[in-house]
Amino acid sequence: MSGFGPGDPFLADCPARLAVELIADKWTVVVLYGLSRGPVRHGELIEVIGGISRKMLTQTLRRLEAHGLIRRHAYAEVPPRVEYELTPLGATLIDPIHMLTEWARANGDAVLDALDADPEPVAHSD
Amino acid sequence: MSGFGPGDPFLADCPARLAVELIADKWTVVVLYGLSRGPVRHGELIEVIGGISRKMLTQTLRRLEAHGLIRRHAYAEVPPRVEYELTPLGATLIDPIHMLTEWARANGDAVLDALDADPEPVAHSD
DNA sequence: CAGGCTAGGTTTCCGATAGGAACCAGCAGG
DNA sequence: CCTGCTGGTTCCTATCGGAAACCTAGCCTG
Repeated sequence: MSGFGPGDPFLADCPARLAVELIADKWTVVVLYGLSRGPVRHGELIEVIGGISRKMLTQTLRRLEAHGLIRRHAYAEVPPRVEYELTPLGATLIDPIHMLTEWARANGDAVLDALDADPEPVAHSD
Repeated sequence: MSGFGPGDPFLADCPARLAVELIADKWTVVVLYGLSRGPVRHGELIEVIGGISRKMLTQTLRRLEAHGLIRRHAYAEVPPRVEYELTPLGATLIDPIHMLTEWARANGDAVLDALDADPEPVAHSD
């Protein structure tokens, strides 16, 4: 019995599935985590998140803004200053996100161990 | 104060970051959710997960297997039968995953509402 | 006043990836 | 002999990701 009824984040047409796909993204989780402590500037995110390009950061922030998870504050100063912060809706995500990051902190090494314990390069020839 | 020290899933070189990127993927979350109730066959996953192709499913399953989160059982029958199940390590993920899916179930509509409430097509001309 | 600096963002280009469709293996049944 | 079932792979293309260069707009320096 599979028993996954409608409303489960499985059926492609339900909003929950779209929401999962919104956040289940390489950068989304990390960016939201970065905003979980309060307003952060664009440049700060670039620094603290190692490896993200300006393009992807902007793109990710725009997507989150469009979905109502974060808010953008552009100050009319020179040089420009732009801060991002979680909306109340976005704030409801920090618990799930923190569970993920805690899991990663606790099990990251185990995952890496498994990786080089099974370096069998996909030989499922059965 | 940013205060994100090393060990946070931010610095690109730490295992936690790799672990986050492993699961923060469009299909990974959904597939793991599908396995959270016990062994499931390849074909069942295809059905219950709307929209995934066989290729992406196989690819995702192989990656999870290589990282020690799931185990593969191929029965030498005809027609072939292959079941996937969570390893103990993978089982530690179901709590975080369920928090995500619960969040999605609860807030999916709010996210969609925000989307068509702000159809401003990125006019940040400042 | 020319030129540099700042910070956020966009554009361009190219390699990597996702994803659908078609194909394959291997045996049972009509 | 031909078809179907199931898991998987190959081929091909549309899309995406990432690096680097460029842009805006004012202030600061020489």
